[in-house]
Amino acid sequence: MAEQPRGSVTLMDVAARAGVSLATASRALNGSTRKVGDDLRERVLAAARSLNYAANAQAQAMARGRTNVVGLVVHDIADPYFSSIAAGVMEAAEGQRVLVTLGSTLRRPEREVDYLVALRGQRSRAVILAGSRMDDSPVADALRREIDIFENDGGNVVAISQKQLPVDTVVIENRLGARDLATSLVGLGYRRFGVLAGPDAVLTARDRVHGFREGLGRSGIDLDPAFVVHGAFTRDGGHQAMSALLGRIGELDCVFAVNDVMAVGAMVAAREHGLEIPRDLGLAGFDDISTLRDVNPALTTVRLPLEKVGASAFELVMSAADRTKPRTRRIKGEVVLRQSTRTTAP
Amino acid sequence: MAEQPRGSVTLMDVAARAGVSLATASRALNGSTRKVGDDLRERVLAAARSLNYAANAQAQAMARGRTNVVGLVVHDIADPYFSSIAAGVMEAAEGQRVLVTLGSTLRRPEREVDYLVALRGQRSRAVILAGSRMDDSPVADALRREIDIFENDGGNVVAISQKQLPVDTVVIENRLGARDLATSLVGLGYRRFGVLAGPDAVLTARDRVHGFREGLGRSGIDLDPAFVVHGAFTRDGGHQAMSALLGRIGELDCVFAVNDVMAVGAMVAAREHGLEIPRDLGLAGFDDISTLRDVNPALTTVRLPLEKVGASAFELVMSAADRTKPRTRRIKGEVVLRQSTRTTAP
DNA sequence: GTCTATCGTGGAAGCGCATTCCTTCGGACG
DNA sequence: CGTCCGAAGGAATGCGCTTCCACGATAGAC
Repeated sequence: MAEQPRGSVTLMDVAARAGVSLATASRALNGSTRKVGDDLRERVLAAARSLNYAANAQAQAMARGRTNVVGLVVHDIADPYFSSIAAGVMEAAEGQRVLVTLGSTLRRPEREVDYLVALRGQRSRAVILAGSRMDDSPVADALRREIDIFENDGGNVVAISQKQLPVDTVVIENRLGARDLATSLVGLGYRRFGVLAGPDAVLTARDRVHGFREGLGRSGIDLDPAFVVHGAFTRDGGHQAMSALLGRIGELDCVFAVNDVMAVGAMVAAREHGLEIPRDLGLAGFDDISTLRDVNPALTTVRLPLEKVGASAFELVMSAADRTKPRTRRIKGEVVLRQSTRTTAP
Repeated sequence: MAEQPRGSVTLMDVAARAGVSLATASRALNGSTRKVGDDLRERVLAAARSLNYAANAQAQAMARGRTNVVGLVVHDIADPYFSSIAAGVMEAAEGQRVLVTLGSTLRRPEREVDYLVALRGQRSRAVILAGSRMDDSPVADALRREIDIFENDGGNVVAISQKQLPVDTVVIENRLGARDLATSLVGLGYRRFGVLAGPDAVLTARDRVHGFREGLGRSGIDLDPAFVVHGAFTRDGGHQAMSALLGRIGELDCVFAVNDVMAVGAMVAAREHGLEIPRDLGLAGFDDISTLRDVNPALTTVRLPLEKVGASAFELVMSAADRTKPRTRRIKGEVVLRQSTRTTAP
């Protein structure tokens, strides 16, 4: 039966056991342009199996000059937004003989550059950069520079939701989604809006605010800047931003939080303040995070097919890129009206 | 300034530019036992910088005979349980010059074996296996066998929450936690319990049911098997299981779902059925998933420090293992009483 | 019958690096 | 002033694999 050699089994061991040359063993195991006689191939495969041979991927990478590693860099893998994207990437990678290396920057943009360097060291064939870029210039410049180098080394780079990078991009239509949401909310009869915006430096957050304002504008409604409160892109950020708004809540009939996580924080803050949603106030989020679908009242939001975003990014990154003109894949959100907004005009 | 060479820069390029030998360049960049004169070192570092040199990790791995890759295999990265663990791992890995390769098995145990083989091919120095083992024998045997081979190759393996594997393990005290929860619930005055159990093959689920039954037993309460309903370990599984129980819900005053996700599904099912929680029925979960903390009413549950679980696993896997006797790190949960159970006896 | 394609196989080079073994040089000591 | 020793630099080897090239054999063309 299978033996248990100490240390790794090499191709030489397999070749020796099969009584063939290194070249033949290699060809038999990995198939190549050259054919190998059936008998020899069988012998090699049998030898490999009985020795539990697993080709040294490092050595293969060296010899071939390319790897089967793809990097995925997210802000925070614990955030359902990113973990959903990651799931999409993993699913798309399935069966492609590709290994995904994960980077989690904990929202520190400079870590992104570090990961890019590390992945270049790994000679990753591609990298997916998920997460909205902060427009912090020095870091952004460093990132752009490192992306350049990475691409020069022959790697593909795909960004998710950040049009300002000169690479293939999966664009999430934040602006459009927010605009549609605004239109829908106005359609429900809401008129006086507050917005819980994320950090101003996060482009995704900014786009959603812009889109929302645009949508309102089309209906002839002005968004009073005094009712736009910034906060962290998190549950607690939403809670705090909502709390800040609570003093003048009487002047509002609906609040839009730029993502679901913030919306949930806001919902709690509202409840703590004795407000009942949607009776006293409408509330809407963005993303349609599945884990959050069962909060009560259910959140009106914009559904984003995040797994599809991840899958698209993966496909993009695995297909040959034409550096001269970055490709773009647009992914739209869809307004989902639920109980956190009333269903008819009052 | 920095130039942009086409293709990868090699150590030879750096050495040439610095006017030193390969050996010196290597020693200057990676520091070794041998010293390098200050002037030469400076020259080498400058050359590396100006060429944007990033050492080829594959080549280093070959030459050194070891890599800095660690594998993390989870059931489903989109599941907050696993993404929290992953976050813990990533955080612990931070600054350790280690790259984490992610595997997501989509709950197909045989994929776990595949990942293990792939990671062995990468010569990963270690692998973390997160997720409860199904006790599906043929697959379990294959896994055990592959783990053996992996360890024979010199890799460390750490399992999370599955005592039955002969490797270092981070044990989550599911049984104990469930027991404590049962005790607490009885303390609140509940007497007639139903359980939404997960798939019987998932050990984590099974342990929690056992523990819960034990806890009840200590209070002299019997858990009627008729009130233990099995379902998928998901939100929908919880919804279905709860629905199945609804027919005889009058005989119950509290339901324990073996994880939070199921509990949330159950909550929705109960609500749909016109039940108000906790007035008509108490409900408790397990895990204390942070994304789920704001459901209404807030879930009584057992808090698990999942990030710490991930971090512990990483520490374990990075420290030398003594194969003769697997180490164990136990992590306890803590009962958290919230609004989904009433606060006093009726 | 010889001469040229074709195919299966083996030999060997080389991927980029760490590291061992030599060589050289300078200084300290007798 | 000669010898010895340590320290610093360089040449060369090998990690495990792919692949180019060479070679012998077989088959087809003339």
